[in-house]
Amino acid sequence: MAASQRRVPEERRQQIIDVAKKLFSERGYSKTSLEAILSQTGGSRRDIYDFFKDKQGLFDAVMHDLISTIVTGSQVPKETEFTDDVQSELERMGETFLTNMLSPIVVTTMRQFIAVATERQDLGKAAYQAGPAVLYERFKTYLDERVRRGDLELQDTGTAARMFIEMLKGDYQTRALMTGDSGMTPELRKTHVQEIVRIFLYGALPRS
Amino acid sequence: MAASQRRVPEERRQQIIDVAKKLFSERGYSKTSLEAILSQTGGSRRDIYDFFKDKQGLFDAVMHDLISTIVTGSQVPKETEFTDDVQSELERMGETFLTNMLSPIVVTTMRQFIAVATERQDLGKAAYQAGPAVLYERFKTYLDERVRRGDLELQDTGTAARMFIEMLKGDYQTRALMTGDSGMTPELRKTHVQEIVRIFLYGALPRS
DNA sequence: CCTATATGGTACTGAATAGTACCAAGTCAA
DNA sequence: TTGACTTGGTACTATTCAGTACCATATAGG
Repeated sequence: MAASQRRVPEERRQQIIDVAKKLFSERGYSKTSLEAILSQTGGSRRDIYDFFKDKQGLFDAVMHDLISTIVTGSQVPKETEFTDDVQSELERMGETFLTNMLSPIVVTTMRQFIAVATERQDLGKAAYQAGPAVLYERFKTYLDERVRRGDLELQDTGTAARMFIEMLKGDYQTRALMTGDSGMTPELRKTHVQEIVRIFLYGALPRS
Repeated sequence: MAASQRRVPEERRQQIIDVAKKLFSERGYSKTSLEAILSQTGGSRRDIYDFFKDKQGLFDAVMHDLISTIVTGSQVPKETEFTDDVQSELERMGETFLTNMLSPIVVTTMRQFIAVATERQDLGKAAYQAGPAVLYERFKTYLDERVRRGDLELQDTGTAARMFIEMLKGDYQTRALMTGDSGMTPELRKTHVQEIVRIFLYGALPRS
């Protein structure tokens, strides 16, 4: 009764999403024609309309796919080793954070959400919840544990987490978003992170 | 010989730019037809083509107009009173910074530049130079003077200026850009700024 | 009043493209 | 093999809109 599928629909669907994702981010929504997408996926125009209803629906699917990508590959180290060397730990996490935040994929993704934020606040909100909000929360959890262990003294770990991350970003993210070049280099990143950690600890370490 | 102008061309030009600026920011470039612009300015299509060559030229003119707006109304207090109360001074400046950075006009403008950054890095670079870069520089100058007077001890005023401003922004700007709502309230702003200034000074004040 | 110039307004054209219809070819079950 | 269904591919339609041409009107100078 149920017609057997000649192809796995999920594969096809995902392939369209992947190509569309690439083209939307390169050229923008309006400048990406369905022709352009189909020329890379092969297949018929009807695939798009069957799967996504219309172009707007495809766009939605792409954006939601991006959101789940953010969540899945989530830029935040979930586990840390809790060594005795808090400073090195923070530096390592800081480098990871910063590298991820300035990576082309993250920058491009953020740009997309910001670009459509006026018209689609729902997408922006979902992306913020899946991205930055998770980042803050995870780091806060880490700080909470450190405080519990007595390695750090912080009155408000939530605020401290945000400060640390914001200082870490510095203006590099803004530059990346606006100019396409964060101006970051591996060497610069290393010294920058060290400086931030120093400042952060200088205020956060228990006076001894 | 020189034909007298029935209207001042500059006025007309600026009027078109203003209307286009509004519509571009509301609907985006592609979704704004020249019809829509002309229906608000009156006059002929030819005005646009005479002044700006084509739609792309109009867009460029709008973006450059935005850049000079940023510079002119520049969000940074140029003069400060240099009272004895550094803390209050920083708090006042901080509130001004933050209010401006989260104002609809600034958020919308940043969005526009970020949205086109992929294709028009030149615009993004110019906007960054006219906006954030100036902000950092002005605040650095202020800190330099404070250090010279011995009110603050800072090894690197440039870094300190960026940190202060970044901490000030917190994630409010990101939220504003992505979700359209920074979540900021006057009360929250006041306590937030106070907290930031406290942290900043706690690390920057000379030990006495 | 009359001519030249500038400008408001409109009509037209050509190109791009979203969305639909349809056909042809391939695949699976019986 | 056959028939039902699926899918690749193309042709077509309708709409939007940038860019151009043109007409009509108004103003200034003589």
